[in-house]
Amino acid sequence: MAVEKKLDCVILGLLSHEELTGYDIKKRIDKALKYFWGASYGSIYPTLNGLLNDEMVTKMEIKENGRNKAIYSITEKGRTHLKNWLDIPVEKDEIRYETLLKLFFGDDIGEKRTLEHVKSFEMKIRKELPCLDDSVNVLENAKCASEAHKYYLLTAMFGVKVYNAYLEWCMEAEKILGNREK
Amino acid sequence: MAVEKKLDCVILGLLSHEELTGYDIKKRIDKALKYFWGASYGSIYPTLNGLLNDEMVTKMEIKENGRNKAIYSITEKGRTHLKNWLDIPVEKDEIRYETLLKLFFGDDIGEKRTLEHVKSFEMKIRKELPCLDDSVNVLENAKCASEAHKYYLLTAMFGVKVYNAYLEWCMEAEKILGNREK
DNA sequence: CTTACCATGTAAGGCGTTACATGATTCA
DNA sequence: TGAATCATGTAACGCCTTACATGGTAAG
Repeated sequence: MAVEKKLDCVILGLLSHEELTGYDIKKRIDKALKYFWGASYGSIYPTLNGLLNDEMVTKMEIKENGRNKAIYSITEKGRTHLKNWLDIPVEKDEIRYETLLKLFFGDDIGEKRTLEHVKSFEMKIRKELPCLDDSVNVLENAKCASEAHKYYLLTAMFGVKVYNAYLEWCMEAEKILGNREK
Repeated sequence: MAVEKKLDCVILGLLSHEELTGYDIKKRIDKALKYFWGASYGSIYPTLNGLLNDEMVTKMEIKENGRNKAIYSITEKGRTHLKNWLDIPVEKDEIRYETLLKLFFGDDIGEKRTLEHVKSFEMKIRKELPCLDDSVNVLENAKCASEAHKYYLLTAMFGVKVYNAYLEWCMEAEKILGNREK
């Protein structure tokens, strides 16, 4: 209880706006949070059970189109827990760039191979950037939006900013690594 | 063996340039890699034992100034392992920004508190940026440097680029969150 | 003399991933 | 009819952090 489990808070945060199934939660995370957070089913379902046990959420089992669903809702206790966590300072941001690790030791494989790592990083970013740009556009033009939109916009803007910085760095790195293509 | 344990490779990477104690390894990580990787003693020492067991490193116990030290060196097998890992494509970069999480759910605590989270993020970055700038300067001016310097420079440049993007974003976010200070 | 740093390690426990297992529905 | 998507979960296992435990040296 002392140290806050992050996934608890992510799920409570999502449930604070709408009722969701475990499956929906995964989708929300993969869509809106993917640029700074991730989670697998193997962690989501057990976490939901834990939250249910702690009475942070309630579970409603229904049958829809012949499919069994478990819809979760946040309780008052859950809202309190979420707010408490939101209120305390950030403990730690964690980044682990395997790409950078391979770059750091690049001397051991040479420029050519290192350049390929940079290129593949670049491609990944270029592929994801349009989605982020879209998010920003959608959120900026949603006039009638709820207050919460403002905060979604902030995180999307962060993604755009950082991804563009990545790309700028890629260009410089490729120059230094003697890229002769294009 | 199939999936490569990253810390194995980090340690082998560091040992590929110089002999080090576990304590030194921690220092190297905290200094040069801290912007994109971290490790604690609780993971370093057991990992070193594992590497010793797999004959990736050798251990030499000496007494220096009355202090017991264990100095590790990389073996040929270790070098091969490292190169193999460096050679394969990056599996996954992992980022987990707790700050962004708190931002995303900012609606639940309001603009003022959210703004404080952004400010504290900004401060942390501003405090670390000068070290990164220094690294870049030192590495750029090290004319007689080894080939490896080029790769260290690339990672330091990455840090500078990204940290500056963070700061730009902070400025925008603070404006949106109605910062009235200064 | 006491604080900081050097130096090594273990134990408990948390958190999370991957792979597996199952089964229904929708759409082409 | 087969692939994709909806939907829920478990089990094994890996990796890491924190806290604990210990003890020496250097510097003020």
